[in-house]
Amino acid sequence: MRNTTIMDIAKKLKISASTVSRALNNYPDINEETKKQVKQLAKKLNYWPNPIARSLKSNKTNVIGVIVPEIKHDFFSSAISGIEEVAYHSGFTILVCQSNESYEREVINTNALMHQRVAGFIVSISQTTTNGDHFKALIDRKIPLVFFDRALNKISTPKVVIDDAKSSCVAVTHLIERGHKKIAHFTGPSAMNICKLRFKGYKNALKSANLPISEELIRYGGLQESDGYASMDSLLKDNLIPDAIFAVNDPVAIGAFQRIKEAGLKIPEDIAIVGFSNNKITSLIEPPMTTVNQPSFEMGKKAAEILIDMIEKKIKNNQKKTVVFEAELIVRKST
Amino acid sequence: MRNTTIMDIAKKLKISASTVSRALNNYPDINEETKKQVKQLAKKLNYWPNPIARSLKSNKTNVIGVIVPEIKHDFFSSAISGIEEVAYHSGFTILVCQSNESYEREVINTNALMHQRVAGFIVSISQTTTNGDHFKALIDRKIPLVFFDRALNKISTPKVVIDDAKSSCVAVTHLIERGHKKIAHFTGPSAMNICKLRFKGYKNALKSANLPISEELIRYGGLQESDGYASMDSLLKDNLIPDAIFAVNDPVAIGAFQRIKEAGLKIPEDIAIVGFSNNKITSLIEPPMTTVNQPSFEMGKKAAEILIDMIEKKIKNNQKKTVVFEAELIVRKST
DNA sequence: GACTGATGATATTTTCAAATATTAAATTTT
DNA sequence: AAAATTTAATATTTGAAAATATCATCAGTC
Repeated sequence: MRNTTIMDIAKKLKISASTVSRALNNYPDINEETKKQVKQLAKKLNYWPNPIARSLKSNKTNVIGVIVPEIKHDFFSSAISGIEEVAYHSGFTILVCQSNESYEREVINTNALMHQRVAGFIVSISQTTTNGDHFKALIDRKIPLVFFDRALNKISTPKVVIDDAKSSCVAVTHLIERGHKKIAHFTGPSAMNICKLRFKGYKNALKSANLPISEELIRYGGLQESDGYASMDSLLKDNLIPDAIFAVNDPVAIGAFQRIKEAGLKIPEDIAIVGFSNNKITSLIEPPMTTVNQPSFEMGKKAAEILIDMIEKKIKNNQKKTVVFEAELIVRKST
Repeated sequence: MRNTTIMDIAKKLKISASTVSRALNNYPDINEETKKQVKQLAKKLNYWPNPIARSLKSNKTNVIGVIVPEIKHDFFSSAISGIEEVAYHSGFTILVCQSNESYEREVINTNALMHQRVAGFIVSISQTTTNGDHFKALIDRKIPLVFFDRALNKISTPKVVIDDAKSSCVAVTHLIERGHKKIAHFTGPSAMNICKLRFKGYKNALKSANLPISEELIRYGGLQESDGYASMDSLLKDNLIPDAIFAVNDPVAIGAFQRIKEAGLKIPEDIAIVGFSNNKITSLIEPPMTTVNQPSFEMGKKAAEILIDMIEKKIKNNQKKTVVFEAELIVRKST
């Protein structure tokens, strides 16, 4: 079964293809009667304009490119849900790629989507990305780009983030208020903005409370569960048992959590722990973990809204606003 | 910055566009020297064929359409991860839509992707889908379609599933072996194949053990956490406390789990519980829950492999094979 | 040596479907 | 009847690829 084209309608009505096109697009220079006939027949033949032909002419599509480190990660899949939700209601579809935390793959994906002429990009960068040339290329070509959560600071484009420094400071201050003094921090790649800012928040909280910042209580690693596990392990090996831990994100906190349990230490009695992101699991483990809630679904929605405004030129490209979402400390039993 | 086209290269080398095209596509009737020149210049100018123009001519794309009920659901996001992984390595990208468990939206998504000329579909149907006309339309148009997990039986196309009846039977038999006799079942929409089959497995296990199937211990609901919570609630209100529960999936089990805890009953001493899907949370709650592991990532990969084989005509369309994955009972402390 | 046929190399035209700019015809107004 | 207006046809554009056309050159034949 072939798809109906503008020509099929034209032939049947013995008029030209352009008249059909103009009738369907409600041009004022087409007779009302002709328009009616065209529209009727189009409906009857189940006509749908070929988006590919349209895209070839206009050099753009109704597709939004989304690149995230890992689709199956709680935070990202729920942000993608939010993006899809908004995109769907604006007539866009989403092309989703994962970088697998690899810079190279992120570049390849960016280029592939660019060549597919996606109307715009929503990106959360990989752990290993520091170079932003592939994003600069998009901006040079005036292709709208919005970062969410993990953004590249030097690229001047709208960003949807949370106030990492502030909410980290709130989280660590909460630990201090609970009476903890020897607070460790497990951070991620120092090139990543969110890591830098959460680290900064940690230091600010300690400073405000006149507590010393001791380098030996800070462990540098990645963003996965295994990294948290390893960091806790190294603290134990160094015989440095903190009375609280602030982890850069939930997976890292969960990893530390497991290692603490394995060591026979009690949470929160021996070591209190705070994560970051409010992954679903944090509320279901024993004890449920204190964490910072990032409204992932809403962040995805907001990023999509901004991008679509940019695509539809409702926002000037040079209006590089950053939307900061409120992150909320959720106090549970691990602190 | 405009994209380089075949014409740009042709003009610079003072040859025709078709020569460039044929040179790049390694046609035998082009002089080696010409080919070399063309390829060099193409590389220098960063030439990339416009996939939209290509698609217009060929009437197909390098895009795979994926429709799932909810992207953020553990099982689906991890299956999508698997699909993307395979697609990426075969040069495909994935367009992801969610039906939000709505039949209408599933139909709209199917049509939208069809009009976008996706090369094929990977679908897990919504809870409310019983009519399969939108899928028949795809098959009529010879567009490859693969179902995974939630399939529509009457549509004759490859399916990637697990043996729901068998693994449910194994799960319930496990409960019986633990000495439980009054085993309740929380099922989902009866029109859904997976629900029917899991229900069947439940009944088979009871029959084999000569246990009665009592209708009052069977609760009908949806597939969400709230449904499990409600089902458990209704059992309690009816004053029917089973000694074990087999839930159609993990969210439903988790919902029941919460209600049981709220009722002050102990797991597994008072009520044992088995879920289905091995969602990540099941291993992290207290007590960790016995469940059936569905290899979601692998199922996604397999579905993508089959689809790509169909797209590339390595499989005849009428070879409607069903791939049944082994699901494995994971015994934890809730039973 | 002129002619035929084959082959090699490249050019031209058409195709895909829609949108749009230009042109032309028909109709109405002055 | 000329000018203005309405309406719709024709031609072009988008980029790549395929079908077809052109034009040498060379081998072989009479």
